[in-house]
Amino acid sequence: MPRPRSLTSDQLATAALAVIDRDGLAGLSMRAVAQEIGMSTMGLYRYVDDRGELEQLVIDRVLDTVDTMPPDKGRPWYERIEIMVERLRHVVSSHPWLVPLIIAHRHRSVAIMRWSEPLAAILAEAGLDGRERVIALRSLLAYVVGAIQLEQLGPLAGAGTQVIADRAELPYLSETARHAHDVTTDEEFRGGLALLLRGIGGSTDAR
Amino acid sequence: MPRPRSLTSDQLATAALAVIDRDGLAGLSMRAVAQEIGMSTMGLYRYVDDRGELEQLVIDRVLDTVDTMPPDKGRPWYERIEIMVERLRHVVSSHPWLVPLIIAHRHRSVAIMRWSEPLAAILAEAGLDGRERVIALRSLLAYVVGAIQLEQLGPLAGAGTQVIADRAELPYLSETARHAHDVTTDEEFRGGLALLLRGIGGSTDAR
DNA sequence: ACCTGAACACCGTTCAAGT
DNA sequence: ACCTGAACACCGTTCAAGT
Repeated sequence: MPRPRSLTSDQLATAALAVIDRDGLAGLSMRAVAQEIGMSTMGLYRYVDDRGELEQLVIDRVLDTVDTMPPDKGRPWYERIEIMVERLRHVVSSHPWLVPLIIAHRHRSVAIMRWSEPLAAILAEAGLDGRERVIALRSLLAYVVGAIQLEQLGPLAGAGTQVIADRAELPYLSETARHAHDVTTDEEFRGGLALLLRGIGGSTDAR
Repeated sequence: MPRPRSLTSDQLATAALAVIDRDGLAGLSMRAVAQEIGMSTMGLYRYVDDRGELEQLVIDRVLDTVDTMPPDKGRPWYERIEIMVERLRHVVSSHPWLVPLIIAHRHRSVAIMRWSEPLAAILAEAGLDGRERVIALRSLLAYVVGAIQLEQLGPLAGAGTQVIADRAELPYLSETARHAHDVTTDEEFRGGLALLLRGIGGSTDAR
């Protein structure tokens, strides 16, 4: 007579997230998650094939909280894209320790697909044809993925910027670094996005 | 009487690269590198403080091969930026297994700073002021970092794109995915970069 | 079917010792 | 000063066994 499963995937993801919140990504291990749940380590393998699948559960659980509702159609297309992008950024930024996991498992995440759907729709509406839409969508994804990492791993306001500012043998770069304090994290992210959106808009008459 | 050091940092980096080329990034360990060199594992700790420092040696060794010579000033600024960006992409793409390491250690790499110097100079020449230059430079870096990862981890021509194309509940996204085969890897990368550069150009009169 | 515990083959790193 | 080997505190995962 089969015993009922004592766990759901969601409980597993919640336990893993609790471990990460307490001990950081480095603290995530099959043993730690098992202990968090109060089960033997090997018991986890009833629910996931391997550690990678556990990681996927965690990032899906987080990315599922991103609002995928299409923004109000009364707004211009580029504002609507900005809204969608900021929603993703907000969720990722509130779990900075997960950034490496999200990057690694992003392309297997259904949540990211659902988030991308309104983006594709908005780009179509803006007048981009199939080819242009592929390039615009991928470049937006590239920018978002890269910018979030820059923000988390090498922030403009961090120590690295000061190091660069002091490098006399790199005059242009260090001069630029000295202007970094004029730009907030938000201004940096939105400023770069605005540049990309302006470029995208230039290829349509919907600008 | 002190014995002379038997190793240079460069030999260490070369050995680590040999391990990675043979067994992948997962095969990289202090023990494996020590064996490659023919030294005890702990001997490595005469040369690096920890594994992270070994990784930094490897990525510096690779990124040092990027050509940082400023491109011919006769060309328009956006073409010169494209040349610089393609040089970095070419080097990184020829060591795809290193991509996660490069991402993680990028902000500590002197080679990346030297590569960024001509970029900052070109942007200044294009007429961008300090604030604009900060945002343009960071957005270029974000795009490059993100796009290289997309290219390596979730290529447009890969299986993931077909999965998306078959998702009927995401009509716009799957319709867009069906146009993916019209776009080569190079066209995708350069297309996105061109969009960003057009956006940057729009904020100057040098366009 | 669900869960456990021992065991295997690994890690990075500390520490005491050898030349 | 340079290098070694044993040991410590971890990993993910396989496998045989228990209920």
